[in-house]
Amino acid sequence: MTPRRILVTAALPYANGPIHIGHLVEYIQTDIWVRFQKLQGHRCIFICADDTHGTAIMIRARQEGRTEEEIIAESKTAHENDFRHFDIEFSHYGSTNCPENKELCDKIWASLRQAGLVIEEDVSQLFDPQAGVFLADRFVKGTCPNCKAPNQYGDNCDKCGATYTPADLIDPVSTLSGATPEIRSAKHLFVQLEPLREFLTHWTQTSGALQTEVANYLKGHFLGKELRNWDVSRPAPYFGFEIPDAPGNYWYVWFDAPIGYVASTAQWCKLNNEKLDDWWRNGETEIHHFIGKDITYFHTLFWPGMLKTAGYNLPKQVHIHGFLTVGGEKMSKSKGTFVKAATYLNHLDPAFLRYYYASKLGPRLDDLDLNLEEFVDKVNADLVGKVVNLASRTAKFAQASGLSAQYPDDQGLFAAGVEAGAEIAAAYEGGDYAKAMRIIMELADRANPYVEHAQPWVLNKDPNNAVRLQEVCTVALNLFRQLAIYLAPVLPKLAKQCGELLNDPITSWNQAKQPLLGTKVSTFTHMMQRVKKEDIEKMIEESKPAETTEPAAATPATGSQWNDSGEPLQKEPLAETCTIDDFVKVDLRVARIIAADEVPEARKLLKLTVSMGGDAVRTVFAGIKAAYKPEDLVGRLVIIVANLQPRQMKFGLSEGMVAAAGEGGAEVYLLSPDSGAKPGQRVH
RNA sequence: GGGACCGUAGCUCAACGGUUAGAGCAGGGGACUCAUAAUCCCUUGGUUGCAGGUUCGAAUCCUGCCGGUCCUACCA
Repeated sequence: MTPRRILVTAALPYANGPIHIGHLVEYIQTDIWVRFQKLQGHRCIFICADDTHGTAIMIRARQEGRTEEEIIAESKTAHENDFRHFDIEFSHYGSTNCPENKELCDKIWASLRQAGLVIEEDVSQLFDPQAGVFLADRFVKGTCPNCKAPNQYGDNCDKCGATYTPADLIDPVSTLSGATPEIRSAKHLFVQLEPLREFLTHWTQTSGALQTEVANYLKGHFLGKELRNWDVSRPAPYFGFEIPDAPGNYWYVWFDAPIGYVASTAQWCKLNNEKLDDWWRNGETEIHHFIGKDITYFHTLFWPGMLKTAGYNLPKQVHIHGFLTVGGEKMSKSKGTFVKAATYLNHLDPAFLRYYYASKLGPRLDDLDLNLEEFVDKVNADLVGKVVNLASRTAKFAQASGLSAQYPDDQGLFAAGVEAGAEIAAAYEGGDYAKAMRIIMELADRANPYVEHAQPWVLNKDPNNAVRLQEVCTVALNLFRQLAIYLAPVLPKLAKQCGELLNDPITSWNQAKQPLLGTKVSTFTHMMQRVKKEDIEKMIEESKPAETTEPAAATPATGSQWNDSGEPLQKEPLAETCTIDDFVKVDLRVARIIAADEVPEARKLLKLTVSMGGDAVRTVFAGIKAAYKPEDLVGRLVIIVANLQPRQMKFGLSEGMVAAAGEGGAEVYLLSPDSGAKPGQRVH
């Protein structure tokens, strides 16, 4: 077999936040694939970097009174630490904010220019005169032009789902300064994709680089109509690279981020005396990108378009995975399921997460669910109970004798393991780790009964059985070693421990084909600790935001005692000052929910019938379906905006609005008056 | 509304159109005491979502329905 030359990337994590267990799905998945390729004897490098540019970093730097460089340096260190602790082993971990990246951006840009793909257009954008910056959609809030819901972001309304541009917002407010933004027109540079349609259609549909569902998705949603031009520039100020032939303009972060793959490779090349062109401009090299489904279109349309135009290798494959859910739900900070890598490490062995993810990952882009009970069962039963147990129960009997010089009869167990090797390898190669784990555990399930029937502990009692005892242990330990080799991409530590135990390091997949003979056996020490349910609970507890824990009843309230996070206010700054006259325009009333019904066709809505006393009964649709069950609502008092203009909705007329706090989705908290309030009373 | 995928034991998942639909975990019974309350043996558990169709033969292929997930659009 000729060794392949493979360059693998995982998506570049943004330098504005910590690594969490959702990110880790991707990095673990990718690391497993890379380790597998290396074990196969292929030349395989794993390239990644921090993604550093963009508005968010710039804003944060301002808020914290630091430079962007300080923030991204800090972030890079933290990310690299997290990855290292999870045994994610990059060949090189760079940063998009490096000279190599700037240089490559220049070159690729020049190619795009030369191909005539770059055009200029004026774009009207909201500008914050106080902060002196153009505002990305998420930094503008205002009233939805469609449904009049207040406090909506600049791109779409999470009350009504309408999409619009920030300029459409009524009474827009900059979330940076609170100032009223003004519309300013600025020149933007666009890359035309339409001229690349034929190439992109061909590449996405026939190259085999994409999962079929992805190819279908692109065909249906993008390639079926005219491809829109891609806005790749942002006017100053912007943290990024200035565009050489358009001073005062910077490349949009998504332009230079994927180029960071190449730049980081360039850095690796310098450190390792390699040529960049061997890796990015050589048909022999396979490029594999691992990404999440949220960034599909950057990697399957823009990126190949850029590579093609600039004369670089196209990806051989883009491996796209789904999102992580925990217990079947989106990760949630308040539920403590938004677990940071560093928090996980305080409580659990990273090997467990690697194995658990491996056991759930398939080649599709389905979401992956982390079920905490299943996590405990799987890790304890499979890894500790089956695999490690093989060594744990036999190693000490073989310490004196070492392994036999000849491999004894084992009823074909080792040979069966050899045979399964090809199928396991194919599963790893195809990204079907779940299948690989299944086959490996089937092998493990056959190994323990062998030990049981051979009864080494009985043999050990009579010195006359020494030879037989050595044989039994030789079989058991070789079966263990075979499993450790097959699991090595997932559990590199276990492979290392196995190598130490049997005094022969695991370096190649092919080692699984021949039994290890005649080596010494070291003293056995535990290779993994069982997971305790309490560890998980503690981890979840630590992941919950420090907030209103039940105050001790007797202690007087002081401002600092509750330790409430400043995050909600930061996320949604105060609106502009309003006068008492403004306020009295809004008629808030106490109302009783007298009926609550599902609206089957609606995803978010419940239909509430509320009474303000007497005959004053209203129908109100409220986007609280994910947070409340209808039966729990009937009878309770709420606060409604009673004089809101009625709104015709698909499901009926909504005659008001129920007041609630929270981020939306399942995080919605209805307001209630204290007891004593009566339906119909106004809130002053 | 459009699209993709899925529905198999309590749970997680297997099963080239071909014996009696199988594993692991969980449950029940027993055994062992080398091993981290680990392990081994036996065992309960299924109208393969429902209804049709194609076929000598369907979990598998086709159609419809029901239910779920994701994407996309719309609606407040």
